[in-house]
Amino acid sequence: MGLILLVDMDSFFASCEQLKRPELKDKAFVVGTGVESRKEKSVVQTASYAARKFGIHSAMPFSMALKLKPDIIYLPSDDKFYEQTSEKIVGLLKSYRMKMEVMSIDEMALDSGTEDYPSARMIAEAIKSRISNEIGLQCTIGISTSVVYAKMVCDAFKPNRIGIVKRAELKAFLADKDVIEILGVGGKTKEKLNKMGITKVSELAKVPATRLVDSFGRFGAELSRIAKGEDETGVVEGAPAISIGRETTLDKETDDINEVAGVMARLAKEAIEELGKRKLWYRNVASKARYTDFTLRTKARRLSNYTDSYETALNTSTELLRDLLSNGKVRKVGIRLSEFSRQSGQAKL
DNA sequence: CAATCGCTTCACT
DNA sequence: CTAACGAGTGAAGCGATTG
Repeated sequence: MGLILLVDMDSFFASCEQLKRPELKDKAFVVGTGVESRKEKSVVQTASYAARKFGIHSAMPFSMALKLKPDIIYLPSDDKFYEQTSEKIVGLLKSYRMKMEVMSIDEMALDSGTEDYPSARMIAEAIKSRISNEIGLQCTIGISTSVVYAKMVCDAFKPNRIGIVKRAELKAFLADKDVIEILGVGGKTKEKLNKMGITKVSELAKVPATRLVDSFGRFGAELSRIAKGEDETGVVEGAPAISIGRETTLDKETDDINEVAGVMARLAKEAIEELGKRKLWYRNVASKARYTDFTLRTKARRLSNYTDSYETALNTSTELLRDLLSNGKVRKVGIRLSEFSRQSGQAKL
């Protein structure tokens, strides 16, 4: 494994919108989930940099963004366009013929194949200028000895820069970081660590690995390695999907299966389309419901055979949802397909 | 008692 | 000042069940 380059697009969705509408440049706006008419019930997916100055950020309810900046511009998410743009970027990166992992719609990890820092920097500079010239977007590239560290370097250098942290500098780089900055550590894990008296990565490094394994299982061992600068997570090419799902919030809360039939049909159709793109068959269908009190429940069924049938997906998910609706009114419904087989028949996972 | 099932929790964006 | 605000996608974790 060579040095890892982690390419992360800067405020990707917002920047895509600026590509479509250059007049948005320097404007404070957000790209939110859901259509314009339902923006009060939506969440910020990406805030433009001008909007971030007001404290607006991803995952923030749009209602709160409005309080921070009453004249903030709202744009509904144009997923198709972001997807197309992402594919262009992936295509551009593929031309470098390095091992690549598409981590998400706006994030790709590359194995440079070289241990030489100046060489890695030159590659990163070339990539960065090509993305700028050919796509018209800015990105940040983090370079380090593993995917996890490259990601953390990328975050530290955002936006619009190339950051390098060499093996010898890793300890110092990690030491003063808060544990929340570790890839895979979210709010819950941070709280648990804090209760153990651990706030900084340097403190995490001093805790015996066995203690972390006791509290966090497999992830505990990984946490320990990361904290000590010993992580060696490499680029995994083309990791297969484990599940494909679609969900949406309803216009009106209901416990009537007939009122959500149309919505389920659309979700099932979209999920099956995605499945078809990846040439997969499924054997498990799950339905999901978020109730008015915000509790979440799912119900799943395994089929006797692999299939790519839309009707089976719709009929099964509707049946499962009917069950979920007997518990009360719901605000959101979803479908998820899993347990895949490549194309037809009996092939094992 | 390990594998599997059905479901919940967690981490991102 | 704390609680409330609250979309969508995906993987991992976990307790109960089972062969």
